[in-house]
Amino acid sequence: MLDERKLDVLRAIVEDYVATHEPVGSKTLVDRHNLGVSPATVRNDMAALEEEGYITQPHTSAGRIPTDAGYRLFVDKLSTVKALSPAEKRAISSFLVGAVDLDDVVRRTVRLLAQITRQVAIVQYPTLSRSSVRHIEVVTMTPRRLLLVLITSTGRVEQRIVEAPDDVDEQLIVDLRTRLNSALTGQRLADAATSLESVTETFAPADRPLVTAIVTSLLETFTVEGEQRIAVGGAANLTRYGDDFERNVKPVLEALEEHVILLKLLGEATNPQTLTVRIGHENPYEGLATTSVVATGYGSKSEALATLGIVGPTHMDYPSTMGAVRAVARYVSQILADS
Amino acid sequence: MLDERKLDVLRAIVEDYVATHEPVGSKTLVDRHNLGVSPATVRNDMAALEEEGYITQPHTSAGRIPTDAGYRLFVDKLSTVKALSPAEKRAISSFLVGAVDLDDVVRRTVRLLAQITRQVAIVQYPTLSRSSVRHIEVVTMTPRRLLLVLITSTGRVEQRIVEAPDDVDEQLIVDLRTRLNSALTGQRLADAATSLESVTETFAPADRPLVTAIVTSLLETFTVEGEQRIAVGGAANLTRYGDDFERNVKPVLEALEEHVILLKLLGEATNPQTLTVRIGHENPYEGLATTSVVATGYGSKSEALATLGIVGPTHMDYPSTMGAVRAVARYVSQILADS
DNA sequence: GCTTGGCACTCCCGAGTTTCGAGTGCCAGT
DNA sequence: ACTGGCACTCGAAACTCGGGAGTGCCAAGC
Repeated sequence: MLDERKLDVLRAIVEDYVATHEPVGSKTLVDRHNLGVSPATVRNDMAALEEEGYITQPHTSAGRIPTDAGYRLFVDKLSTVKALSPAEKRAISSFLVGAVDLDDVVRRTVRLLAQITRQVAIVQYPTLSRSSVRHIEVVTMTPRRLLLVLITSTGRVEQRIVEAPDDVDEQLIVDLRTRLNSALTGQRLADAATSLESVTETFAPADRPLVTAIVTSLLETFTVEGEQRIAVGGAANLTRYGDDFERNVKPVLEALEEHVILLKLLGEATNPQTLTVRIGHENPYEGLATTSVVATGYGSKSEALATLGIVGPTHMDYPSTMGAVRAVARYVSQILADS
Repeated sequence: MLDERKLDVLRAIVEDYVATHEPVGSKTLVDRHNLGVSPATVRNDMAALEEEGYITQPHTSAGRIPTDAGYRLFVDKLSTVKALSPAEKRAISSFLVGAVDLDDVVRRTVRLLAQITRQVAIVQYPTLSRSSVRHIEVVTMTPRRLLLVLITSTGRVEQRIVEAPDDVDEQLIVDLRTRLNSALTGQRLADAATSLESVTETFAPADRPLVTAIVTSLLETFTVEGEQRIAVGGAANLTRYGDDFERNVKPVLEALEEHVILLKLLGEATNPQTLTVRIGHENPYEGLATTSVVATGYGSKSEALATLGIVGPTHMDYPSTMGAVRAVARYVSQILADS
C-alpha cells in the first residue's frame, strides 16, 4: 500500500512543513529534498497519501500539510530521536548543577526545558506516594492549632494545618513527634498508612482525640493525589503558534492554569527511556486540537517519580524536541539521585 | 485651562473607549453620554484636550483615544473606586474561606482576583523579613547534608540544604535545634540576625564550623530578598488585549516569568487603603507600554506584609478593577489575621 | 507497470482601484 | 460662547483582476 518512497515523501512533507509552516507542493518538495523522481511521481504518491489520510490540502490548488495521522506515522516510523550536541549537553548540566533544593531543581528544569525546546514546559513535582518519609515535624502555632510538616526523601516539604479538639499538651506533642518519626522514618508513603494506625494505638485513650486528628491529617497528606504540584514555564513561546490566537493559544493558556488538566496531558509517568507523544486530537482535552504534548517520566531508571514534558503546536520539530525532553529528564533523574 | 465640561468630555471619552475599544468621535460621544451640548462644541473641547496631551488621534479623520496622561488624569481626578456588589463580596469571602494553608490562601487569591477582574493576577507571598520565627527545624538527610526548615508566623515554610563540613554529630544537632528555637522563636526575622550570632558563641570551638555553616545559611534565608515568591494566574485573560499579539502580549508573558520584574511592577507594598496604579510607560519595564498595573498591599491595617495586584491593558475599566483589587486585599488581610 | 512530460484547470493571494462614511477643522451666524 | 453647515481627509471594506503555484489526468516512454 505504502511503499518505501511514499514514506520518504511523507517524511519530506513533514520536515518541510515544520520548517516553513506553509503547505508544501510537489515541485518545491523535489527541489529541496533530493528524492530521485519527478514532481509528477510525487504527485501520484501524494494522492495516495491523502487517500490514506496522512496529508490534506487546505484548499484545492494548494500544497499539502500533514494530518495528525501523518505526524503520528512520522513520529512512530519515519524519524529518530535526535541526540543533543555536546554543547547542549554541557549547557544542560551546568544549568542544573547548583540547585539548592527541590523547588530550585524544578524551577530550573522548567526554565531549561522551555529554553531549549522553545515550547511551553511542564514539570510535575516528584509524586509523594513513591517517595519515603525523611522526617515529620509537629509545631504548635496557637494552643488550638498545629502545623504538620512532612519532609520526604526527595526533599519535598509538605505542610498542613490541624485544628486540635482541645488545648494541646506540649509534652504530648513532643512524645508524638518522637514516636511518629521512629515509626515512619524511611518508610514509603504508600506503606506508611498502616504504620500510622499502630502508632495511634500506643497512646492512652485520653490522648486519642488529638492523636487521631493529627494522624488523619497526616494520612491525607500521604495519599492525596489532588495535591500534585506542577510548574509551568515558557508561556511566551506560545507567540510562535502562528495566528488565529483565539482558537489556538487561548485554550492552551487556559489549560496551563488547570493543573488537573495538565496532569492528564502528561499522562502516566513512564521511565526516562520511553517518550510519550500525543498529537492534536489524541490529547484528552478538547481545544488542543492543534497542540501536541511530548512527555516522559523522570526519577530512577527503573521507576519514574514524576513526569515532565512540553506542549507545543502540532507542527513542531519532533525529533529535536523529543531529544531535548529525553535528555533533560535524564539529567534531572541524575541530579535527584545524587542528592 | 480645563474647565469642568472639558473634564466631563475626557471622562466620557475614557469610559467609551474602555467599553468599545474603538476611537470615539464627537457625534457618538454626545449620543451615548448626555452632555448637554452639540458635537461641534465637543470637538472644540477635544482639540483643547489633545493640545494638552490627554487624548490623541490614531490618524486624521478618526476618533480620539486617551493617552497615558489621559488615563492618569481620569484615575486621579475623574473617577471613584467602584465598590463591589454584595453578591461579589459574598463570592469573595466564600471563595477564600476554607483555605488549608498559606499556599492555598495564595493560590485561591490569585484565582479569585483573576476571575473577578478578568485580568492577569499577581500575588506576592508574605515577605519574610516582616514576619517572625515560629519554629526552626534541623533534619539530617545524609551524614554530610542537613535540611533546614524555617516556619514563620505567617505560615510560610522555607527550606534550605546545608552541606556540613564534617560528618554530623546527631546530639549536636538536637542541641543546636533547641538553642536556636529558644533564642529565636517569636523574633522578627529582621531582628533575628543579631540573636543568631550570640547563639553561635554559646557553642564549643570544636563545634563552631558546623554551627557557623548552619547559622550562615539560616541568615541567608532570613534576609535574601531574591527568594521572594510570587504566584501568577489568569494568563488566559491576555487574549482580550486585542490584536498585535506580538507587540502587546508577548512582553507581558515574558515579564510574568521573570519574578524579579514582577516584584518591580508591584512596587513597594502599601497598606490596603492605598492603591497604586501604573499606567503604560509609567511602568518600570519597557515593552509594557500598553499595559497598566493596579496593586496594593495586604496584611495588617497598619503594615503591609506583601503586595498583590493585576496587570492588564491600559484601556481597562479602572474603577471596577481598583475596587476589586482593594476588596480582595482586604479580605486576604482578614483571613491572614484570623489564622 | 511505474514513471514522466505535457496540459488544462482551479483558485488563493496580493496589488490596485473605488466607494463609503465617520470624523475633523473651520467659519459664519446667533 | 455655542451651534449648524460645509468642504476635506483618509482609513476600512468591497471589488476587480491577473499571476502563479499547485493539481489531476492522460498519453508516451523506459
